[in-house]
Amino acid sequence: MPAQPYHHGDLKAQLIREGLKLLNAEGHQGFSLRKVAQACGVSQTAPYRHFKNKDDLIAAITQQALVAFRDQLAGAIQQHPGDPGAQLKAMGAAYVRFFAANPEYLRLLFLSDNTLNMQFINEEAKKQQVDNFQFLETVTTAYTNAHPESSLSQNELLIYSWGLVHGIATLIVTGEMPAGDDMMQTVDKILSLLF
Amino acid sequence: MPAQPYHHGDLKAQLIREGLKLLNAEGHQGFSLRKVAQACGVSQTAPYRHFKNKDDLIAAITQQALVAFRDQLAGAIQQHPGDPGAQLKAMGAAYVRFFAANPEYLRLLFLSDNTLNMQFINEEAKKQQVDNFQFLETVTTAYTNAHPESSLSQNELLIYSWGLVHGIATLIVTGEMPAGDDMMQTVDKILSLLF
DNA sequence: CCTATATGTTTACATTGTAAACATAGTGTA
DNA sequence: TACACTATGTTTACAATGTAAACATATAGG
Repeated sequence: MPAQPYHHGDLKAQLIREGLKLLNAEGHQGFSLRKVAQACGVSQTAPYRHFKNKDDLIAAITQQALVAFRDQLAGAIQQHPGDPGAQLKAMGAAYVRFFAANPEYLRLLFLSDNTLNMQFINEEAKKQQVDNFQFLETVTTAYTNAHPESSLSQNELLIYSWGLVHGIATLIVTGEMPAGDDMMQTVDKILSLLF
Repeated sequence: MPAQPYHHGDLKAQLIREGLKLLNAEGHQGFSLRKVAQACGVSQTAPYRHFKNKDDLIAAITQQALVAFRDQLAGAIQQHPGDPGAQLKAMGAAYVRFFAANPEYLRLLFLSDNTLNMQFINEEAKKQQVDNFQFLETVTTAYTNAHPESSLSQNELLIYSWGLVHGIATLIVTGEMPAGDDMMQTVDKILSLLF
């Protein structure tokens, strides 16, 4: 089972790369299978040998985003073993920074008509999504156990912390909030006060 | 200048109504000018007498959403004159409830490729957007003045409160968080603890 | 009444998604 | 080695869509 197939060499991977490029360049509006194919130098229907349809290609790009995002969150958690407060803060900071640096990833993971694309997401990608959610569940549970005096339950804390960083990230990506260093420091400060 | 023009009677308004219906029914994917025209019982190109193009129609629908949203926020503020803490809380609750009840409105205002559609948004709609932001600025400023002991500046409070409710609303609309009464009570509780 | 203009239709064409038929190049097997 | 199978890519075709252009018509206002 060779990784580099016959004719083109590595069309499947290149389709994903060029597809992400095109999404970043032109957004969902300007995205088309034919443009991606042309960017790869193949015929218009060549992508159908590797993906069922357009949404299937987008789902593959989405999976790349999921992997990168999960690694980012996992890295933040590992930096503060045994300290759920620091983990929550680091996760939140990583969350905002990751999507501020990769706006198209946030669109892919959360903002697109992804109920449609998600149908084509494969099992491995679904697992990564579950991973991401369980990171948050684990850390908020640990935090709640370590802070029995808190007025928020574990579930409330989860909604609170996720909502906060997700909202800021989304508002940055959609241009409602600025994205610079000042914003990142503000995020750090807010998270420091909370956890 | 009659409100009900010649042939059809009221095509422009009906296009907007049917357009919103179609967006709710099929999302951005399934939305097409021709379907909207058909739903109104007119020819495929009739919409071009009232809108420059597809994005222009979507912008008109977006404006409806902006008006409804602004009214919602204004209502929340008016219920608690002179009490910026209660105003912030009421605004936050209204924010989440409004978009939970009208998911397509959140997509229109914040999630779509709206950098494109916004180009067609008319001046009045832009003013409504500015209104919405100024509501938040005014209330957070009043709150900061009333609570000089707060560790957050006005700008930090704005980011904090907006981010929080926007994130929760977005996660509800995209299906990452449930939407029921329990969630609304959790939102109320979190906001009560904060302001 | 009559003409200008607002409104609607018909026709046409480019772009896109995608199915079907065809072509070809590696792979494994007799 | 020769041959057939299958993975990969191309050509062709068609339906849906956005939208421009030419045409038709109904209403308003002089």
